[in-house]
Amino acid sequence: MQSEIRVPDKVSLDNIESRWTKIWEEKQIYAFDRSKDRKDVYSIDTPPPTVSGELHIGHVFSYTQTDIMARFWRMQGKAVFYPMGFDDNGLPTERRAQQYYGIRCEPSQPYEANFVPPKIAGKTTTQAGETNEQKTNDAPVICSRPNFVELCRQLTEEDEKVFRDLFVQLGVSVDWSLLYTTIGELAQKTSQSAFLQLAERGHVYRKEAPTLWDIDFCSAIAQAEIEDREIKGAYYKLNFTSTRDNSKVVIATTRPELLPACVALVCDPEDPRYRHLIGTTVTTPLFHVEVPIYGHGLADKDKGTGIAMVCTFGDTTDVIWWKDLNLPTRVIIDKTGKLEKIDFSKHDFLSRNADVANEHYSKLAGLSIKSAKREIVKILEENSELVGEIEPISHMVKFYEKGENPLEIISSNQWYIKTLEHRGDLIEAGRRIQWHPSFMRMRFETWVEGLNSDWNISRQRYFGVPFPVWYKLDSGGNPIESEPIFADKADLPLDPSTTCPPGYDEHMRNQKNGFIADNDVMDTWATSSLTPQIASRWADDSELFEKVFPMDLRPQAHEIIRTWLFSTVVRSLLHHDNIPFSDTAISGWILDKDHKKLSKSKGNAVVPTRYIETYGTDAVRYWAGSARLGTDTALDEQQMKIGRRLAIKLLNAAKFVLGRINSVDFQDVDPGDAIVYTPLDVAMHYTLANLVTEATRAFQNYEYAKALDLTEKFFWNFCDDYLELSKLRTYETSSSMQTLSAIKTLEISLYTVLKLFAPFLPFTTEEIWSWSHTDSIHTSNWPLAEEVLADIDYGLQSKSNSLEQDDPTELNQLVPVCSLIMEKIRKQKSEGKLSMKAPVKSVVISADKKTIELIRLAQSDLANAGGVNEFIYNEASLQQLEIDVILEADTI
RNA sequence: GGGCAUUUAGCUCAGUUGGUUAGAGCGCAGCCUUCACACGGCUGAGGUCGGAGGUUCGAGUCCUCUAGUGCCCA
Repeated sequence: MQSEIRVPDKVSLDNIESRWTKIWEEKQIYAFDRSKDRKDVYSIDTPPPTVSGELHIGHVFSYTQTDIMARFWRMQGKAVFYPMGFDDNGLPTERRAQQYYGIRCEPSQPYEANFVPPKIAGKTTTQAGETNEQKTNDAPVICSRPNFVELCRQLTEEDEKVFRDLFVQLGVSVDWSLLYTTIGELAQKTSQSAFLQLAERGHVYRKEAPTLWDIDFCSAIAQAEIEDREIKGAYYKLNFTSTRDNSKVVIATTRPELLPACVALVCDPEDPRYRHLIGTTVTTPLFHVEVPIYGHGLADKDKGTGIAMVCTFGDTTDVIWWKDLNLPTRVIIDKTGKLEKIDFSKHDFLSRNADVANEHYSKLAGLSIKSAKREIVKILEENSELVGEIEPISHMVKFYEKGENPLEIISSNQWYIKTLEHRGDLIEAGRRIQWHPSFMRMRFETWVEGLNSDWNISRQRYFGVPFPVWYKLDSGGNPIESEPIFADKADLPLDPSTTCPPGYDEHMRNQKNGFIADNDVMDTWATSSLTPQIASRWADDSELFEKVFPMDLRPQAHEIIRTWLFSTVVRSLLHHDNIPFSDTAISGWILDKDHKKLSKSKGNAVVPTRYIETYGTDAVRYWAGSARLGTDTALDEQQMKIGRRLAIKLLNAAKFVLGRINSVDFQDVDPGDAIVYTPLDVAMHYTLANLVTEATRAFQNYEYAKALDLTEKFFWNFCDDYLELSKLRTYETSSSMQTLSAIKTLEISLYTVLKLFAPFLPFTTEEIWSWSHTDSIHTSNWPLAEEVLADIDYGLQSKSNSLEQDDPTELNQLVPVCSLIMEKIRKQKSEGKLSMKAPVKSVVISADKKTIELIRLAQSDLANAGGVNEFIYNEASLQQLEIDVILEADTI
């Protein structure tokens, strides 16, 4: 809504962030309008940031990019569904709470109503709960699971405030009423009911199987959370003894501590060195357990000595051998990574010399894996069972991405979502999604093709969404895992440790013939994979769900394609037989000046608010908006300075233009009359319309950085040339048609450019817009090329000019030609070390007839802007335009 | 080991379907205190596009090989 123009005397970027965020909040301009039809909705599946993590400049970068697109679609007239979520469930929060409060969770402990943690933010607390500066290194205090969860929730609330403040300060145009958290009730209800639906449909199963296991977190880990790390290790060569002829068989292993868990040896069936041993047995050194030798294609004859020991379980290959060869299970490592007690005189571990075996093993039982390795090497050496030198190597070992010790493989009961059998459908779904940039789809496909196990979704942790499941206990009090009791959907969300299964009483809990709760929680990705369903309230608002699902856009970083994007596609496929979003925008990373990834551990991470405070939000947004999707970008303060300069330039140009509009009275003119008719002004409109077309197309193709670049180039040329060319005309008598034409052109150019910049520089553009409008620029309409051209009446001029035709496209060279002439004039003055005001005696132009005619159309503006006395034209059939500028000073 | 991406001025990056003397900003140098802008403006000097070969009338832009860098997967 246009209003009286009021331009401040002194324009400034100071404090515009706080002023406008407040007004936007009050006026609710980013509120989602659910009355719109589906086709008029643009929905965004915002990534919920991990709030227990560090606030990172990367957040600023990628969330700004999404916001830029959101603002574009809003101005396109879409009802933008733009929620924010906070990912607070899971391990990162647990870890942070442990450190922050100095606690450790022990599920067997009872709840303590007035529990005061020993620390708050690392400082010790008094009995009254006040903090004390004195630091302590005391061991963590043990607390119950409900106390632990309570403290985790308290902490995430504080963390979320910090994140929210940053996003508000950044001008991210989310509708905060749509906020969800991954530990919140809605997320729990959605995750649990989705789990039950998968169970109904047979897409999940529970199974005891060897699972990748983190010994520090005491939890199973999924394939997607694993990374390979190269670590130093060594080959130890061990002597096995043939039971046939007492000959020695030497195997090489990196894990001698697993020798007690050895169940077989394997070699390449074609290997002439060992082929004859297949089918025979050997005894293990120290423990004298008899194990068979098998041939198997996966045995690598070039690795070590070419024959390997199979242990349950040393690595994933062991699992394959164990499965393929139907080997027995000898478990020696417990869930915390310590060696269990074992008796070599009994069943599984039966030794030919149990006393000796037990004596050796007594030195190992109870040790950690690392200590056990040192110890067993010592014993092997003492008993001369270590052959040759220890050969140091470095090799790839699987780690939990957040873990510090190599993963072990431990057999346990877990819930799995079937993914392997859907591989083809998943790839097909990936192809139905539009990827920006498109090559990122490859990451998804290689990941799906490389899947080797179903998705393990249960974690032996505390702060997460519980499974809505119990198990019957048999007469011996043992859980019957094969017969889970599922909760009633109407009762969700629930915690099975405090809620009874249907048909049971609380007193039957943990009793023989009673029931026991499933104590695990869901993998955090099992919840995050449902962000489209959570945000759109699939669980309780089907009308909203229909309106926003599948989402239009999933923005995210590329390193979580295999986790978040993949798992979201899995869930959407299994629950809705559909893709979860039509487009995905993959943002790049922030790198430091040396092109290293920014991270806290490398010490090069930076607090983002510092940049916002130094350069202003719009300047920081400008930096983020200049980076294309999928491209890693250097953290460049210089780029922010440029953004700030652009914002200031906009303020000043606007101040001038609005000042000129104020100086004339458009009431004198019939609004129905087209008043843009001067050739230069008409040409300017065509250039502007072209900009609108190209910038819009770029936005539609998710190339916002290109739109910014185009707009910025236009704006700078507009200021350098058109503003100067038309300036004198705008100072002429107010009712002159020529003056009105120029001012109208300035006005349309300004408002158009403002709108094109609005997604990038929401604060600056809103500030300027408010000088002449009562509504927000962010809810105004995106400019249309036709609209830009609507006020033109070129016929008015063409009747009196010398161009033969009325065709205004003849003019499309006028703006660049004028720019060229202005440039030459400025150059001449600059080289003559003169002020830009210095008069020019003459400008001599040699060109073809048509170009000369074109230039004549803008001659008076050129004369005005350049201070030119006369133009001299030399008509020639030149390929190129030649311009000579002769200064008054030259003649002296 | 397989794959994806990237390599353009000192730096950070644009270069659309191959087409006239390769663009921008920063930095650097010089000039200008101009009535929108000194939290500024203008002007200028810098690249032959990682390397080699090929297709073509014509390639930074397509093809092959090769080197460096980053990432994904095994």
